[in-house]
Amino acid sequence: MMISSIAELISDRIGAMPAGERRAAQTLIANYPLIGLKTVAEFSAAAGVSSPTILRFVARLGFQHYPEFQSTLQNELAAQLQSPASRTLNTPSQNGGAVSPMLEATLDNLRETFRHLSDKQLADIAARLADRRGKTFLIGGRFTDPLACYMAAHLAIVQPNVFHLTGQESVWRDRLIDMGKRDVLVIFDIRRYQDSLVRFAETAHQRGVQIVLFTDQWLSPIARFARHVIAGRTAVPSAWDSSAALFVVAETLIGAVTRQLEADGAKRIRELEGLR
Amino acid sequence: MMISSIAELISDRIGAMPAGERRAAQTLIANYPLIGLKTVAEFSAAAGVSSPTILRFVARLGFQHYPEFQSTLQNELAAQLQSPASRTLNTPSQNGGAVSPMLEATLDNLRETFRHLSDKQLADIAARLADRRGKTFLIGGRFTDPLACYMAAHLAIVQPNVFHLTGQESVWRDRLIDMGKRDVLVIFDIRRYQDSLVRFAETAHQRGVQIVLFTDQWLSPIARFARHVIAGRTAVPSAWDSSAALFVVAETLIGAVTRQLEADGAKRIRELEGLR
DNA sequence: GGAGCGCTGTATCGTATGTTACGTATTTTG
DNA sequence: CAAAATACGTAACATACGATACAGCGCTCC
Repeated sequence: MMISSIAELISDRIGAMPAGERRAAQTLIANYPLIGLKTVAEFSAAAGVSSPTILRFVARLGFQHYPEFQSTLQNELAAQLQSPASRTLNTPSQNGGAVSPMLEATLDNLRETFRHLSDKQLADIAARLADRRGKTFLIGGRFTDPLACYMAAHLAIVQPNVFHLTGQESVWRDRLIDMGKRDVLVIFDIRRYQDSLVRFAETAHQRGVQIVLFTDQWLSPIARFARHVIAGRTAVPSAWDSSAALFVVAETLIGAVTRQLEADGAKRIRELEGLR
Repeated sequence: MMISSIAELISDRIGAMPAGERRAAQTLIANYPLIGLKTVAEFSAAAGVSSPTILRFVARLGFQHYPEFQSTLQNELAAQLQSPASRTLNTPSQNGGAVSPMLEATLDNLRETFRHLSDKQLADIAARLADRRGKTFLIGGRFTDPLACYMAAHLAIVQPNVFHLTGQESVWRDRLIDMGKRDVLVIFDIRRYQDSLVRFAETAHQRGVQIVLFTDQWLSPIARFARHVIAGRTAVPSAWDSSAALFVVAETLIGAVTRQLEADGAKRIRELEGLR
């Protein structure tokens, strides 16, 4: 039999437990898994047994230390929380059609990403991007540079001084000389994080440039220098990570910035139309 | 304002935090709430700051001790776990403002787009793209070229002869000479449809090139030449159209192609790793 | 350019926590 | 029914964890 969760492990062995440990097991199952994350003292009090009984209980489950037991519980929780997809797999009845698992994962990623993103954060970033006293630079990594490109293409229409840094490293590295405190640098960087980008971000940060970072949930090292960090979920059933969540956040920001610059932007757009 | 979760509390105050504490906040949000349940040492290591910074961070959130902060997180988790419904109910309250419509619209667009897209269609296109007897060309319009670039970056890794047509029109127009019956041309074109792309597609079609078209629900005129048409929903409450649906379809195809070329692709990827 | 303030990390400290030894109670077995 | 074995709790112990004092540093504002 495949034991995948501590709960299963318990129900598997609860029959072979002495009375005290069984009470521990039952209280853990009843408030699974929260009691297990608290201290031994609290756990024992909730179960109405002594602390050593709790320790003997986790030892019987095969753990060396109590912290080890707690870590396992936490990882279990992490798996549940971070990939809501697993829940939909557990309850396969919701939408009968054989829809693409890729789509399902992406929808979850989007919801999760935005759940961790407040309106205020987005508004702050949009305000920063719409601030026309400084310049805006955008750059991305190997797979994410198209996102930078996409965002730049839109932003450049509603305001001046938007630059997509592309091409050879030596080229965009030298653009650092144009960057100062009033400027914003938008960086896209997901695993595997690129050294060149990190170095670039560090230097820019030292020059006082405000960095807006689009990254994955494991946070690029650039987060250390960033003024604003957007952490998107990237996990999908594929050999590649998905940048869809970051893409949608980018579109959302594009929309917000455009709205803020509406008055001036409309004028610009009319001028642009005239140029064709 | 009603603060009901620590996540809200953080996003409310993150703007007024010094750099180190902000990094703590960002890592907590990115792996919410699991990092917060671990020890101060682990939390600080994950955030790349020192332990006192973590303690100052939780103090700023209004907690007296670190354990008090952890208890609050645990209770939050308990509430979520015991009634999964509350989880979805929390969602609108957390970002019920101006952002949600954008996300909601995008989610709808994704569902609608895939609803009109059969597994078989996707499989057919993937098979066509994975066919290595011919070359694959990708090109996009003004705002969609980044999508072509994104797709090309991935496809070029798992197979040879993938070319992203970019730069000046005269440059890629001349590449027509390399295209024949066994080749595939992937075109991204949404409103306002670009004449240059339409002409390009027509000529390619006359040369017998297989065209895969990514367009919006109103169908670019290129559709009449295309072997496969993917019509994505693009309507969002913004001044711009959304390419998110097309982006996700592209990612799905990338995944499918990769899976088909798994055997050879793995070898290629190993070779590529060796080149670094 | 200098003085003051605020932020951050290092090192130290006290304590809460997990752990263990041992004695008592309870059950099991011949 | 007696004797042994197992189970359980009390109490002492050691560790590791959170908390704090302090010094260095960068930043801002005169």
